[in-house]
Amino acid sequence: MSLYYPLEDRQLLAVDCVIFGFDNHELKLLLIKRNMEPGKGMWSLLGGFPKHDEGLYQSAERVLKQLTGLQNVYLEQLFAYGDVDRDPGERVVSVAYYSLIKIEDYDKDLVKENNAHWRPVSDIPDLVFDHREMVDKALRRLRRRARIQPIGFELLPEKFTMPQLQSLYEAIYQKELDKRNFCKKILSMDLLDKLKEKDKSSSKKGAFLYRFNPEKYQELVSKGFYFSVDV
Amino acid sequence: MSLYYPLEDRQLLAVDCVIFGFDNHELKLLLIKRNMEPGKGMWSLLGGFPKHDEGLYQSAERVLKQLTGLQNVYLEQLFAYGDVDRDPGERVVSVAYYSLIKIEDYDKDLVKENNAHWRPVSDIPDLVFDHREMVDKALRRLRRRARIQPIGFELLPEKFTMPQLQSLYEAIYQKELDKRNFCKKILSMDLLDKLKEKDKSSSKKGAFLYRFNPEKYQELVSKGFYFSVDV
DNA sequence: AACTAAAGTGTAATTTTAACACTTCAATAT
DNA sequence: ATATTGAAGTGTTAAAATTACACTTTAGTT
Repeated sequence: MSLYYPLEDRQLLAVDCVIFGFDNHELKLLLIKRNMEPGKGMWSLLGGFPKHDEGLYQSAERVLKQLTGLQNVYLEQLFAYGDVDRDPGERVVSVAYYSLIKIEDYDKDLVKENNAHWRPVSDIPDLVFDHREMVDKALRRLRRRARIQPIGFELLPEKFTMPQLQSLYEAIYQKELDKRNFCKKILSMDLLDKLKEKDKSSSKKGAFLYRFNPEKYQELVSKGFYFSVDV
Repeated sequence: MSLYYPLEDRQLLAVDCVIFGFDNHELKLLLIKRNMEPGKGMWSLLGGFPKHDEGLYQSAERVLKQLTGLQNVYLEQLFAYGDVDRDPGERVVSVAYYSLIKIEDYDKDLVKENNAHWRPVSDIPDLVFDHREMVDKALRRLRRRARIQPIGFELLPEKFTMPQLQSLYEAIYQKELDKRNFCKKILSMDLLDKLKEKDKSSSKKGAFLYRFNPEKYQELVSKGFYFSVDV
């Protein structure tokens, strides 16, 4: 097996997944109640063990699919957690990923099977091991990224209204925004297609639906454009 | 051994270290010529294998110390590289770190022993495996960080002049900066102590020396201050 | 027909950023 | 001693970006 390298100790490797969703009011996390030791009965992120013939990213994709049924969603590596005592069971290095999903798309049955629940980020229960650290880092990362990259759209349905988008940013940054300035800024980037349809689920008047246009974004980026939202 | 977890395959784990220095003109990388297979004779980052009772960060610290003799320097995790075929020898997951060091401080003997050399980032030789990817990511990260966190000072001597600091930023961003605007911006943050001494190594007139004041920075941060340099 | 509640829209003040050129200083050469 | 040289140091003005702020429109409900 060790063709080239010295016979160092092999390590137990894991991936853990911080899954964000947005329900039009608050940012939520998909957490599971552990049904195995160590930490049985405690809240936890969903994790798994990368197989020997599986890349880290693929492994995180598999874990995410196992819990949500979703594939091809936003998934980014967060950090590798490698403290010796981070897992009381035994030494495990865990590579954490975070994912942004459209909260209406996930597979309810899978989530139920896995004993998982959506919890608001404003009220996160105690988590096993260093999972709280992972969540906090994921939140900081999301906050840093969302102002400079168009990743917020990953948390919204394909079609969304301007008030929805604003409310997402307000949820991410825990801050009220001025709708005139927000709208002006977003539209000035010319990344959204305004649709003819309206969404009337939250007002009599109805709000126009928009759709993020990734092609436009790519084109602008190639010309040196930087996405930015003021929060 | 596997008290709690299923008997998954243990994985071979490594750390690799991207080491940056600045010689008052350009940004440099400390690279080694590999003296072992695979990739013998090729340029490479310095790496190592985390011991079973050693955290990832500690492992990176050890590797860094092994090559430079330095401890307690800026060292940050970059990314965990986990593609199955990234190392042709065998499957190895490598956690890359990057470090910013004061280029005059490193241990010349150790560097010679390790067959390492400083190479300008503008002219990086072919590197083994995915080390070029690591370097590129480290550069992007450095560029992102250096404008919003006072990490540039890690690359300069304790005492430095304003032209030196400017030249560092010009090297990082490959862009000429206006010295009036640069100086104004830096000094407006009130993070530097201006010393009475001058450095005369690069002009007859001599330039005043400054020192970064971490306490002032911490104090400002706690009041909601954000470091920023325009580039 | 009046009411309601959310959507939608523009302007002015302030702050930040960007552009730009001459003076000072001290060592060296004449 | 005087002139020369080359880098250090310093302020102002124009442009752009950000922030603050309030009323009108719409369509369903009463």
